[in-house]
Amino acid sequence: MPDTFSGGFSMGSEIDKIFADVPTFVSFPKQEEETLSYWKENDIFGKLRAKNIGNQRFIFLEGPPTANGIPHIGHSAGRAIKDVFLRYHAMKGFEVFPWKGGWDCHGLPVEIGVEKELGLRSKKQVVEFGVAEFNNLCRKSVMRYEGKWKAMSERLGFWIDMEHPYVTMDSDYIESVWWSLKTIYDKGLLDKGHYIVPYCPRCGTPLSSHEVAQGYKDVKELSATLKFKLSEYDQEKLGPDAFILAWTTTPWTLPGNVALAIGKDIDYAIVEQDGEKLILAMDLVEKVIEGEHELLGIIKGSEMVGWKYHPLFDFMDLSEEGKISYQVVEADFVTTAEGTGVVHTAVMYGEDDYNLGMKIGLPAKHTVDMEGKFNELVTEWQGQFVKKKGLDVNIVVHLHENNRLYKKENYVHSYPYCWRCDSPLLYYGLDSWFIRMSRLRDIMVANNETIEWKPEHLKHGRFGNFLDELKDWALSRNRFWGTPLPVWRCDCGKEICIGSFKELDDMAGGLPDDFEPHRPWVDDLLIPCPDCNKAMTREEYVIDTWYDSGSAPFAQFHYPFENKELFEQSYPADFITEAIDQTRGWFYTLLAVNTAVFGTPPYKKCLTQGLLLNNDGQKMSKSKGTAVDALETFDKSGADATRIALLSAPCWTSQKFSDATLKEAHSKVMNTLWNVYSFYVSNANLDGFDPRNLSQPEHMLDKWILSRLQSANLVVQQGIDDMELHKSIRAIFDFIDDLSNWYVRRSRRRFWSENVDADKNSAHSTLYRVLVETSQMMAPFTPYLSEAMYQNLVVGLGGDEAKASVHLTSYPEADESLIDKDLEQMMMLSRKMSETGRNARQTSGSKLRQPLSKAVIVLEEGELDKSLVALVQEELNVKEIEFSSQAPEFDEPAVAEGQNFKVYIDLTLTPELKSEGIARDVVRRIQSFRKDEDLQYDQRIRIGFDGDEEMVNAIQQNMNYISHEILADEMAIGELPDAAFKEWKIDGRELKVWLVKES
RNA sequence: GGGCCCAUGGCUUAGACUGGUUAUAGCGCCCGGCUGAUAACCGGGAUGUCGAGAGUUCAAAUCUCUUUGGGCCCA
Repeated sequence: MPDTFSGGFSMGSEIDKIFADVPTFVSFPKQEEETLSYWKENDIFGKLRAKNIGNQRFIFLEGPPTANGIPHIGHSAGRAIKDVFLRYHAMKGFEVFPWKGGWDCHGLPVEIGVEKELGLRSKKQVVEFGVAEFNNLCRKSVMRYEGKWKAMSERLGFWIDMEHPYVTMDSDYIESVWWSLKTIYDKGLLDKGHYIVPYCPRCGTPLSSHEVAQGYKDVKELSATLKFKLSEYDQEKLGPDAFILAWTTTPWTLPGNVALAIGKDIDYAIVEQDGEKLILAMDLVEKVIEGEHELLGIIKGSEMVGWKYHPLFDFMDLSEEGKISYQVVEADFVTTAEGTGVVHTAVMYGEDDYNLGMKIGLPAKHTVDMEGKFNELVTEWQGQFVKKKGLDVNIVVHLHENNRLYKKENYVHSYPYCWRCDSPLLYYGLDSWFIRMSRLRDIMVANNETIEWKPEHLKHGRFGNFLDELKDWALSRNRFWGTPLPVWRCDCGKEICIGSFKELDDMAGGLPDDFEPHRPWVDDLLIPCPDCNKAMTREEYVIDTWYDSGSAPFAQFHYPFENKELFEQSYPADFITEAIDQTRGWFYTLLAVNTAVFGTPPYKKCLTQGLLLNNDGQKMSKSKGTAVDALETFDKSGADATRIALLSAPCWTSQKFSDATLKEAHSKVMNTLWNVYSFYVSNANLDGFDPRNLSQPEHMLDKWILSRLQSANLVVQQGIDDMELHKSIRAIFDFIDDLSNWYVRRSRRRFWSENVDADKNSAHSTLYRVLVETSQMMAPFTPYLSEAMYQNLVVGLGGDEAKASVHLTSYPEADESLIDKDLEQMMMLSRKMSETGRNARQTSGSKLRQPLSKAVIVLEEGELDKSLVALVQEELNVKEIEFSSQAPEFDEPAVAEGQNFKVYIDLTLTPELKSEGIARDVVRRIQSFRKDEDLQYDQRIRIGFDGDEEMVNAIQQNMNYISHEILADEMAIGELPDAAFKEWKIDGRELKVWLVKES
């Protein structure tokens, strides 16, 4: 494969050529590397940004990835989509703003990575190791793969400022976050309470609902139906040995049991079995009770309220002075949907349980410590992790031995696990800071209404549903590496939320010069209590890292401390796009933070991307080795082809990234366009065509392809505006197909005609315009290919008009005066007629290379324009085409039917036609002979020939035609000295050819 | 258990909102053709109960309901 192309930026060695030579085959990856260097050396991105300053803005907000994970091709997909929108709007003259990247730096993933490296296994060990050093290591490790991200983005052709990104761990960023928290605090929306939260005992911290959502897994666990022995109850009705049945899937919560909740209107059955009386919901008797039993009666839930029972375990008793315990209580959340219609209540380990406990005064004691182990109250299993494998069995066995177990079963349900460290989560009662999002529900819903979602169903579907059931945001994390919660408290109850470093400086009586707002340094700052003058200490929490990224619209500008105007001009964002997993991630936190702070929605349009699957339809995962490496793909197939492959299906569906789509992008777009381009350049160079003097389109084909280009342009732009890039790509596909397989195919001879005439000029001018405009139209999609073409076709010519890069030009607007829909229709019809005619010839066994005398097209009304008729005539290789309303009377007709027409071809062969057919066979053989000999297109030759009589006669009769086609100066019968030689059998006839290059 | 999305030849898919000729196109397969721009291209062919069932209608891939399977999200 020749591979000498230098990116198209040099004029080539021969000075008289207008364009640099373009080889038919090119290594796109290599050429892209050269283009990339050109962009860098000439700071094209910088020039583009400078060009549009002051114009109307297109506000784009980049969702910050964490740089401590390795990027794969799925991440490239998102970036390719962003790049199309940004390059497009820049070409349209918008000032894309702020057009910079961002990094999400804080949070558990970083901490866990560092813990692993250090071999630390718990929070306690981190404290022993030292928080200062630990956080230093976090800071260092978080940007671990920044280089890989930059390399991937750059090679993809993603233009975004990655040298000045916003960084969520920067002090300025943190100060803005503090300001926003204080704003929310002052609105009374941020406060501390005791709540049941999903809690990771390994990480020692609660998780927010959107984090929990990431980690549900289906697991098979032990569920148990328990017998609670009644102590004070209606003895007359039930007699001795009476039990209430209750069911649980979490045996570890049983030591915390302090009440049984029933529904007051539910009917409960009294069942006798083996001499014991069992109580459970009437509706569930069939499902729960096994073996022989007798129904003794029915009792309303309300009659049972106040009954007392023995603690489940004899080694513990959680009763407390002044509190209700071990009693049957009434609750409205009890149903008979599953279990026994009686809910085992452990105050500290369930939201309903906790609320009920607070309402009626149940003892609220932990039986599990912060590391998820049973504490000293649970003597039997003290110190054991509650989700330890087998512990549930031990508990159940113990209950069985004490006649407290009715039955046990395996139960499959989904259970949440920590999305980062994979520990099972516990619902756990904890002091936590919350943002009262539930109070903002209405305004959140209203703000969502203003957002244009793609696909639309997310608005009222997945995202809207989430808002309808909006929960408070558990914001605090009992961790180390994060934005510290800026709240200081005093023993006397005084509480201060700090909203800026200056405020802290004032209150704490001075900050160190190199103030570092992270832990542990910020913890050292004490504030004298304004009420009692004691030292106030900071609440030792950091905040959910998702809050950081949700603050990006203002914190990236260090608002309101700096750039006030800049922020105000840049809010809300016109457009954001990320993958669907951000629905309850960044899309939510952006809306939540900004609604809480400003009351307004932070983005106008939101394009949601689906998952990218690998060739086998599997989710890409680095750890499982199912991820496709981005840089490898670019090296192999080129970034442009990859971009097209990634953009060619609707981006919100989960799509497979396969070699097949990549191959198609390469052969249908890249290669095809490249060859049209190469064809054009070689012909223009041969003819010395100067594109600085373009002529107007004369030929129908020229008018047609210009019309097609404008029509395609409209569709491409509409696709971008509608956030449906696959429709743009499809329009580009179709256009390139028309350009290559019809326009060039049918125009070839016009480019080869020997005289430089008006028609040839029209063809050259048209193809030149089309190629330049196509490179611009495609520039947001295939930035490299477009650049290579534009450099050679325009920049290489010099002159004032030329810009340094296709990306600095204005996006071509469709010239609707060039659109001729009738012509496009007629061209389509002529192609259909050609197809049908070929079909007719084929089914009759007539080779297309054999010229025939006449075809008749029977059409109900109208006929084709003359120049289009000529196209069909050439395609069908007939001497004449006639339009008629009736079928002709041919001796040997070939017939085929189109949609509303019929094509008849006369197959009668005259000796002249036959001889011409042989001549065409000869031309075809000699042309491929030339090709085999690697001759230049314009290399002239001499030919010697021989063969049987019919062959020699045919060649002599068509000598002019043949020698013209094959560029022969001389043709004679007989061998030539020092010649290349070939011979063929053509339909039983012999042909021998000697070929010599003219010097 | 709840919500949303999806199901069309061997594979990937268009069409569905707005019901109406023979259900789109690509990859692959078979036969044939064309070719001095193309790793292409063109013509023909085989492979479809449009996941299943019911309903609305003169007419359903399309609308409605039920159901099966898959994906994602929630609890």
